[in-house]
Amino acid sequence: MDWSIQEIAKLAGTTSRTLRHYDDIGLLEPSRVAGNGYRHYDERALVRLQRILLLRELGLGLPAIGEVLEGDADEAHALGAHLDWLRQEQGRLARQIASVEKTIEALEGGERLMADEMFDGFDHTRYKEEVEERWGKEAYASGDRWWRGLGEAGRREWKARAEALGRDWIAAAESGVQPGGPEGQALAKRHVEWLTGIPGTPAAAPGGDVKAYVIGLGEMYVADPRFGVNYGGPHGAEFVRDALRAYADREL
Amino acid sequence: MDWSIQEIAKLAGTTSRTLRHYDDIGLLEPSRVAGNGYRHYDERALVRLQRILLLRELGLGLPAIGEVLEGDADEAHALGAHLDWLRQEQGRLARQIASVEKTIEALEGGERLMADEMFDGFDHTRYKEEVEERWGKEAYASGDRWWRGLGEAGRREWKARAEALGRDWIAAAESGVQPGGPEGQALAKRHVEWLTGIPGTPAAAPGGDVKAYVIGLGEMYVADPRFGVNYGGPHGAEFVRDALRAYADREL
DNA sequence: TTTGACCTTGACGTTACGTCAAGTTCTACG
DNA sequence: CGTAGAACTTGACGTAACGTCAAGGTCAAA
Repeated sequence: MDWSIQEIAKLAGTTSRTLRHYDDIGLLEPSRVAGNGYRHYDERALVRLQRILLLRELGLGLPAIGEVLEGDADEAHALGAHLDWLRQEQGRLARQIASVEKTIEALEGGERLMADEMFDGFDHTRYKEEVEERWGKEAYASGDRWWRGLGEAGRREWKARAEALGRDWIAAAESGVQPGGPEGQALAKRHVEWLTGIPGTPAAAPGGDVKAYVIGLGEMYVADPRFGVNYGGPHGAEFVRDALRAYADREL
Repeated sequence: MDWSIQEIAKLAGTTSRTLRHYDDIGLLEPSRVAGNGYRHYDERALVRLQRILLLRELGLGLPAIGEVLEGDADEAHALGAHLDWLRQEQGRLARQIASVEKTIEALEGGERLMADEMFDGFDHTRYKEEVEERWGKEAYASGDRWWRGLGEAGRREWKARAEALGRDWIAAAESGVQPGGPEGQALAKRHVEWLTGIPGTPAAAPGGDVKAYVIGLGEMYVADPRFGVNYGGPHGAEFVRDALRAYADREL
């Protein structure tokens, strides 16, 4: 078999430009170059190309792919190293998302970024930390007393409500409706009302930042797999997050 | 005040090269250029630079930053759009991580990717589709797929591990031992190991930001009553938080 | 022989600068 | 006053992996 550059590109699902590039950098040379300069490829080249594209889809860089294919590097080892990098990137993104959300909240709260008066000697990283500390510290003051005060029956009932909510969330997520639609919003309302009954949470604080708290909760549901389990898997958690965010934006 | 390019670079925590670049693209011009061509900056320029660097830290591109600073774009809106993109990226990374993990598992199970022998003789296009089915992005297109990919048994086992952990946490919290003691620390270790097996969570990053993530998780357990229920009430959540913090401080 | 499809080799653009390179200017010191 | 060294300047290349023209050669069918 002997394919032209376009033929093999179509076979492998890529472009001829990519193949020329791989030739340029020595990653994949044509099996034969005709007198007129045309590139031709055979089955061996196709197999190699398939492996290249597979590894590339996994996010490996072309030099790394080259090493693997030349046998200089162990495939599993290369992928493992790549995995570390992917995870680091994910962590970085998660932190950026948190920062951006907090910044947007601050902006919506009327604060301006970097007011001109505070410029000299002002350190942004401290600003970030300040915002971050607001979560954990205030969150919990008298919750334990409230919980004990519920009594055995009260605790059971509260748990039952939580479970009912969870079931309804799962049903809604699986039914394919939109988080922003009436079903999702009704659930979000129930969810917030349920939360608001608890002293010690920011949601219950009079004048507290309910909106920010609710939105933050949604992010938590997605970030932590423990929630995903309760909401029927990652998709369920995303549904809850989106519904809560829509509700917070509209009603809070 | 009138700073040289190096002085203002140090003040803002960047480099003179960056400042020249911002000048080149018109993002930040010096307040004054002396007869000898030297750039000089005043307070207004410093404030603008601070805002540029802040927005840049949030991941905005320089053109977008320019629009925000010129008033052509709303700050919150720009950040909101950026947030969407960050979330997409996170999803993409999560899927890649899942794919790479699956691939490594397959490799360790003795399967070779695209073994050369299996190719000769039959239709390559069919072969390619098969490969894509097995390893391609479609196979694990979302975090949801990961969940479903566990299978019924896998999901049950997963839940069982979560519940067992919860029971042991409750028992430990009620027994009155210290979160920093051996029982608490052993549980924290189990907890982290359990989390580390989950693709898509920052906790899965080895050596990266595991520590910050684990500590953050602990705060979440306390902040959200939904967790409190699973851990036997607010006191249980506090116990988990303290144990995780101690563990993170010591071991991570 | 013409036409149109396919092929070739450059070369620039993409992001946000880092990193030389070569030349000019300022400051301090003997 | 001469000079060394620090600071400044303007280019210009490199980065990852090609996409996208541009200009021109080749081939098969009509």
